[in-house]
Amino acid sequence: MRPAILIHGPTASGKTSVAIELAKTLDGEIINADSMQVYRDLKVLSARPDPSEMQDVTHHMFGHVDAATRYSTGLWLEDATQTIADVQRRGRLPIIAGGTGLYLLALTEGLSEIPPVPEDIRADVRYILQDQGIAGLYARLQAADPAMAADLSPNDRQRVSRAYEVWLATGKSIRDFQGSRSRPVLAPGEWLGVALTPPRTRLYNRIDRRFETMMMHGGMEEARALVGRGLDPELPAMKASGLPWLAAFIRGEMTAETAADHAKRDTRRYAKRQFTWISRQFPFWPRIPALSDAARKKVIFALYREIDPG
RNA sequence: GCCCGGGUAGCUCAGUUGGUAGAGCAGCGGAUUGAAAAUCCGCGUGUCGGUGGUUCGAAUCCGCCCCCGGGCA
Repeated sequence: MRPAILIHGPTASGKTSVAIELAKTLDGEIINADSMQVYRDLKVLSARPDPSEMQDVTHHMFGHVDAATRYSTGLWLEDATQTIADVQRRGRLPIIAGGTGLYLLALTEGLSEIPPVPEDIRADVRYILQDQGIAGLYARLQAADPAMAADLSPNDRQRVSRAYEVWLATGKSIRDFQGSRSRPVLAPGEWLGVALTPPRTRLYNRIDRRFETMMMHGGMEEARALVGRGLDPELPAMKASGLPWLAAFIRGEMTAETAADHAKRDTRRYAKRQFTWISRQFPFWPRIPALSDAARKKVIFALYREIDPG
């Protein structure tokens, strides 16, 4: 079986077009590894590939989730596992592309096997957080699971919430689960990972320009439609870069220009965190600083032939 | 050409009676196990326009020069 290809890189680095180029010549199909491009309601704002740019290449897991769903790394891994198996069964090459480093890490290193936390418990924890603030929630975690609490920042709403809900659901510390990981879906030797790493200044410029393009191609209308659904602003889909600012503009709380500036800034910061992720979490993935699709494709082909001469 | 005002961090600016400078924003570094485009932790990054002088000591005072606004001609 041919090794799968994993393409990572910061937002706006051009993962989509590289993936399509590779898929065309390697007889591949593209699987999404981006936490926002999964949402049906976010097409323009997540820069999801348009059918016109897909060039007859099969794409999986794009826009297949409703914005009201609390999608997660675990759900993504389930979907991806099944999709990869399906693509391989048909003798085609899985090309997994996306900016969500945690998803790719889960795929190649496995995830701890933690039982699903019932939705009513998750809702309870969200309520405690809202009602008593992070200090109140953290105090409860300290009482329940002092060792884990000590490892977390008392301000880290997300991890404190997660640790507490796992404790409530299982009666055990999340640390007990995190000591081991499931067998990875893609074992060493079964995949090639590459990271697109364009010069940062170029990328930041591209991010700024891309936001303007989104606005010209229905980005604001998309935001309006999503805001119009009246969903919980704490849902993952509602936290897409820039969306909270566009929502504030729609509610009349700020000018379009301010909203745009903040949206671009948030996206630049996100790209910066992705650079950090690549350098610290994927230290051995080959870097591809080249900017043109042709040059990138050439480099990736050369790397691929090293592990799969056929 | 003359008269004002201003040149300090990437940007906007603060800087007491001279003691080699600090805020906001931007940015940078880091963490990352089912919300990850999330969440959290940390960091001033500087020929104070240039040059000469006064002084133990100059972003602060003086001379000359350069640049940017505004006004008068």
